Amino acid sequence: MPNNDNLKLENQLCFRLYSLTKLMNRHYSPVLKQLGLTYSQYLVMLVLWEHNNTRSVVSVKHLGDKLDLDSGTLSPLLKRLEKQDLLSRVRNSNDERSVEIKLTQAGCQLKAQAINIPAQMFSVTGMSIDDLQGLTTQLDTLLTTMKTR
Amino acid sequence: MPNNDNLKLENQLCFRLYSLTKLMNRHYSPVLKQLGLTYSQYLVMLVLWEHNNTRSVVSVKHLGDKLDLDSGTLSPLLKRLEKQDLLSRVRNSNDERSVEIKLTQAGCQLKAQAINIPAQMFSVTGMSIDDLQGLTTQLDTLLTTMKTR
DNA sequence: TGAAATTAGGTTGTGCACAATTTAATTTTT
DNA sequence: AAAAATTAAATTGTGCACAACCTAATTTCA
Repeated sequence: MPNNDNLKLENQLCFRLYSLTKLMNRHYSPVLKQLGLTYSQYLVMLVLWEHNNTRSVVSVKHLGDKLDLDSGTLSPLLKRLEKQDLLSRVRNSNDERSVEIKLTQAGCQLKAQAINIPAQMFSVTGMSIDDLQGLTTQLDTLLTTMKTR
Repeated sequence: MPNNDNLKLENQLCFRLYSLTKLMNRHYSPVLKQLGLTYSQYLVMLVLWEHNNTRSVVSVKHLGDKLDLDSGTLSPLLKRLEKQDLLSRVRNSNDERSVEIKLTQAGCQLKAQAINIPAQMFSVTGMSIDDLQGLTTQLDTLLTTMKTR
């Protein structure tokens, strides 16, 4: 039988995730503002920084796969980062459909300024390493399940 | 000492929350589309439905407090719902600064169509009631901590 | 009481997120 | 090889989310 209480805001997992994501963003924003980045731009930079140098190249497609974002989101975002001279966008000569993203010197160097952000944000959670690990595992399970339904 | 791995996407709690929230939204969207609602509009309707009748009244302020949204988000959102004839916006005659939101008949009746959504979404998570309860508790703790820092 | 501070809501501008569509390049199939 | 299908990006349009700012109403208090 349908239960009326199910529709209460307090009983919704999704509302907690929604609220937490907004709250997380509010903690990141002032910190990232010092680097001139938004949270989404920071995520893109994280992927690029994993390749760690100005020679490596990552396609827009790869970024979209990693971050689960489509070109409608990434195209304008990458143009903004290009305008800030953090990266360049060059069409792949082997496959003209693909656009390759490469960090500039400035984009590469920005990593040094971001190095302490994860620890700083972790401290905001007030969690222990073990609790964090536990929560991470649960969220990964949930992500996997929800991706396949 | 700063650890390079901290900047890896896979090690970030925030990225999991961010991804889960988007994924959650993608599961809600097609279901809510049948009611003509977005997820944010659904949240507003949840609050209004808790008051459960066309006589009760909820201020924009109260909605903002409940959902942690400011007038820059709520004002246009409420206008869209008003245009759909789900609610009305009337300035409070006792305090002209305040705007009171009241469900219309249609807005009230829409609740019946939403009654099964929570159970439907719960099934998408693939979780047990106990796991859900456990996760909910952890997220509430995290929300409380992060709100006070 | 009258000035100052606070409060509620609205407006404007920026940046996602994503659906839907378009274009061009590449791959597959016949 | 030509037609059909697929793929990668870009573009357009809608709807948040929020900062910054504005207006008007109310409250506080000197």
